[in-house]
Amino acid sequence: MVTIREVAKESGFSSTTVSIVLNNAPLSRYIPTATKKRIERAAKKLGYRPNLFARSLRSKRSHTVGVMVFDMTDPYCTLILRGIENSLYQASYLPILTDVHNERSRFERYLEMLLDRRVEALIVLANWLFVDIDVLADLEKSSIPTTMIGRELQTDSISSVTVDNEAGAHAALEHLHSLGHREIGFIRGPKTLADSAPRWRGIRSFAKAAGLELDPRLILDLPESRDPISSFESGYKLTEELIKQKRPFTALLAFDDMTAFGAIRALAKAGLRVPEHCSVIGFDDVAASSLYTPPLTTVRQPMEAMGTMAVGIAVEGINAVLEKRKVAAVHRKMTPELVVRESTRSLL
Amino acid sequence: MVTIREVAKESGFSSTTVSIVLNNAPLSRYIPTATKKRIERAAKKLGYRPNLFARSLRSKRSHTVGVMVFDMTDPYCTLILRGIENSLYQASYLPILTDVHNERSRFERYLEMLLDRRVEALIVLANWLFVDIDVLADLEKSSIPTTMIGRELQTDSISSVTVDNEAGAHAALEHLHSLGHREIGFIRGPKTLADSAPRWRGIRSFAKAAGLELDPRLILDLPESRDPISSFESGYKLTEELIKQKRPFTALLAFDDMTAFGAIRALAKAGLRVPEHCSVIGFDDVAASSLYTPPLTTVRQPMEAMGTMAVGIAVEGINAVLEKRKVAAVHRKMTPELVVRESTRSLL
DNA sequence: TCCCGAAGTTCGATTTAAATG
DNA sequence: GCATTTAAATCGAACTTCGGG
Repeated sequence: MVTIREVAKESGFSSTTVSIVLNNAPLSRYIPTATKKRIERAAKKLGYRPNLFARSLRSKRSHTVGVMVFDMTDPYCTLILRGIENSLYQASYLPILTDVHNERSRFERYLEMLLDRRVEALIVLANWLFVDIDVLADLEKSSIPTTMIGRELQTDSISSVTVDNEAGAHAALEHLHSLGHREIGFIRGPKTLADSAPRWRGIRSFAKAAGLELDPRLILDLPESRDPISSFESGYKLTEELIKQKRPFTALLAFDDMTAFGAIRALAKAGLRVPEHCSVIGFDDVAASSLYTPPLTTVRQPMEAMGTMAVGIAVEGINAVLEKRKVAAVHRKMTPELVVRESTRSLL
Repeated sequence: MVTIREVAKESGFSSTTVSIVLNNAPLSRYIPTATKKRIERAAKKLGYRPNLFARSLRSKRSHTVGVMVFDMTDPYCTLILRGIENSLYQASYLPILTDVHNERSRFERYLEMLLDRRVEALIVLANWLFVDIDVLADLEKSSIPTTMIGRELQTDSISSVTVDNEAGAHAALEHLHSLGHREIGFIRGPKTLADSAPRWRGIRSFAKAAGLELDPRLILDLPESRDPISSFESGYKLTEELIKQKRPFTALLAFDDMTAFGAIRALAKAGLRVPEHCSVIGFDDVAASSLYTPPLTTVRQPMEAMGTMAVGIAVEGINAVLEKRKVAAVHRKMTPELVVRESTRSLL
């Protein structure tokens, strides 16, 4: 590897001057163009690339951001990761990606590894995460800018990016209602999952405003589970139960897309076609939703934008610590969007 | 941040001794247990964590592996990435994840960034990559152990992990044939995609062996495109054409799962149910396949295992350069597995 | 005082060579 | 020579200080 000293020798200047020129440091104002040219030529000729270890040792900067995902195989992650990657690229940071597998020990080990590497910020993709106050505590004392995607929090040391679950669920029910559906089944999220409550609030608020009765016998809850695919299986089972009950319903509002897929499968098994016999709506707009047969009507989380937003907050946080500014945590709630496809139909 | 010198002061020994003890270096054999104890206690008391920049500067090691994906949103990636992440974790390496977006300039920039950071190995996930000999050249001259997943290559400086496409396609057709299907539609991969040819070979070889005639009018090709989702759309369109032709077929062998999803949609649109009116088989076993309605019969690539395998090769490569051994590139071809679900049915 | 450039120190850990009893 | 410990050199870049014109 060629060092700055070799460039110095080759160009005939000292390594100081080389450093100043190549970094375009403030002092380089004074250095004549001829000198700069010679140095740059020498650097290029030798194929000089600064040693980032040395640079980081001195500058205490890693130009790296730690990304922690709770479960990569959750389809919800993909687009968010894409958004993160893309924005980080633009800002010239590189991501170290870690997948916590929903395990606390793994979380701790990874957090330690990332901190040891002096990542300049942390972005945590808390998908399908069940309340765990300790994790937050660990994060808070890490003392680097941290942004959490997917969980609303009240801390003011950790920023967050979430969807407006309430508005989304509200819109979903409104859609079904506007199509003429009155007897609607609901599969709610697991009680301990952070998203569950606000979504249900959105549903109740619309129902109340529209004077719609919610039949408690048509309301089922997803069981708690650490595995995102389980919401597919549970969606399947709960829908089977719903059908067995023989209480008529013309539409089903599922907690998320995976649940909706499970529901559609159960419906199909029972000889019920979607949307002819029953409309189904999901939440998230996972990649598979538009590919499904029928294409799934759902409430889209602006996932790529959420990733981008998280990076924006992270970079702002990094700049703040560089300039020794204090910044308060930011809490952004993104607006979801109803995507009408073919799994819902009008009764009118 | 607490440094080794502070630990030295606290424990009453020199930083040399502290370093030796904490790293369990060879010389630590001579150091009495009492000394070790005191040093370890001091380190723990102060919460000492070695500065990895300094350590890397000396040791020239980063304990980091660069992972380059050509398109993260391709569902094919997810499980492979999971396999990579998991194995890297076990080996105490951290991945830097980059997504090249199928753009050559982005590839080059990222490669440079990774090399600057002295990643100790490179794993390239060449999904949906169209031949580009220059990329290979760039990789070859990088002089760090490189493993490519998803592309068979003949180079002996770059290792590779691929599926046995030929065997997989062979098995797919065999499955259809064993179910009694004789009039079969085929949607082949784009001509320029590396996987296309071997899969077709597998099909022809089975057809020949079984004495099955392939009707050229039922054989269509996916157009070239940089976008993996396009295979869904093309699958849809080509299947429409197939249907319009009015040549009867009882089964459809799609290039991959995405194509199969598109085909199923087109079939449904035309009022043809899967598998009642037409069986469909895919390739890959993407996450969505088991969730689909109907669940898709397909040929599974052992994706997680492929990720694991790639990391194994990478780590072996790293160890080789550490010990100044020469290792030849390794080329592993993994065996795919037929997964029979409900999108195919027997005619017998 | 302004411009240009160099010598020397620093970042924090590892390692070599060497000094003790 | 052996067990035990350490001073000093090193890794490569960046910054502080200083000197000459």
